[in-house]
Amino acid sequence: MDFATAKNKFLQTWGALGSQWGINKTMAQIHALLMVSDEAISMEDIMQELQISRGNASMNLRALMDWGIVYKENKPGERREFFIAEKDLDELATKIAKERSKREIKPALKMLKEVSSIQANETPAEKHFVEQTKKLYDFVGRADEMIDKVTTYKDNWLGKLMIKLLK
Amino acid sequence: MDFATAKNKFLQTWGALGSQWGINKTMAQIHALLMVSDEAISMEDIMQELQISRGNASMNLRALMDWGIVYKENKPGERREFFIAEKDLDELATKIAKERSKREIKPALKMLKEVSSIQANETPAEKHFVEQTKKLYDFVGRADEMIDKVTTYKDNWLGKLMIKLLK
DNA sequence: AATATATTTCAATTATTTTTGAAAGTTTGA
DNA sequence: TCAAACTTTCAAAAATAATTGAAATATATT
Repeated sequence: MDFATAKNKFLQTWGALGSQWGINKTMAQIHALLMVSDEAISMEDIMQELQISRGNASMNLRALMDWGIVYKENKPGERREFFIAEKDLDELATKIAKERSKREIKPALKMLKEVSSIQANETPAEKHFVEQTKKLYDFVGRADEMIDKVTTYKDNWLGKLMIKLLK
Repeated sequence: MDFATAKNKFLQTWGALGSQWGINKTMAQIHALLMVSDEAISMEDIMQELQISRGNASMNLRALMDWGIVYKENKPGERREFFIAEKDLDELATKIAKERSKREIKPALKMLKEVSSIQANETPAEKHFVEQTKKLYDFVGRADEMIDKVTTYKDNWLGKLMIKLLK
């Protein structure tokens, strides 16, 4: 397999994988492209390489920067902007985990707390509902705490965690 | 908040959450409904409660059974089928993790192995591509191993893991 | 200040995914 | 074997999400 084919395969597969996890294809692909690029890339080049429109590129680059996993880089003497990706994978995973926690898990916890706090009268259906949503609240809460714990380790938390698990 | 409102809020929020993680709304909602139900439910009742069509209910119930997190239950003397959800949350998380590993992570690893194995000639771009995809392969591989390790613990792995992390 | 270059915004379009509903299929029991 | 009860399938429709492209906005240069 040659370089062009391999790169293309990587970009395609990563885009599809993103979709399966609720991340839009282009966003995943731009990130993937920046990840495997040895230098900062201009918007023009991103559009070119992924065959996407200016608007699409602009919007998804903003989204990636909002996630904190892509940065602007200004080249001296260059008018236009260049982009680079966070390339440290521990850092990347940490940021994604934190954002997903903030955007999705925290609100879910809030809801679970609310609905599990209803005044349950005696019907078995209501009792079971409260019981289950409480359990869910505990479980999700613990999972979220774990994310927090693990991602404040900073350096190579995944490796360190693996070692702990082996003991 | 009364029971009906709480239940509805739970079903709605859970459905939306599912979407954000690449699981279709109805599938997430059916699962949520079964999770908080104290008894097995018929397809008719699911359609009724979630206001969905027969086809939709049938297809998503099959998908949930394929994931191994919903089962059929036959009531004696009843012609139609009833459904129940896996209610143990450790078991649920384990099954979801295993399925996602099998369906998504393993294929991604296969691709990463392929594309990182190209004969890299001397251009910095190619060298960097190989380097990054190799790192990605290692990282994803370790994450996948961790999932495997953690989910074979069986009982209350999340709690046990939390304890380990605190030490 | 005027012009050129670059980026963002967003209504309209296009693509994708989900849902419907009716026909076909299956199972049970009379 | 027939018919009633129930489930699955799948082409068409609807809903949702992503993308385009051109006008508006912003920024730098002369």
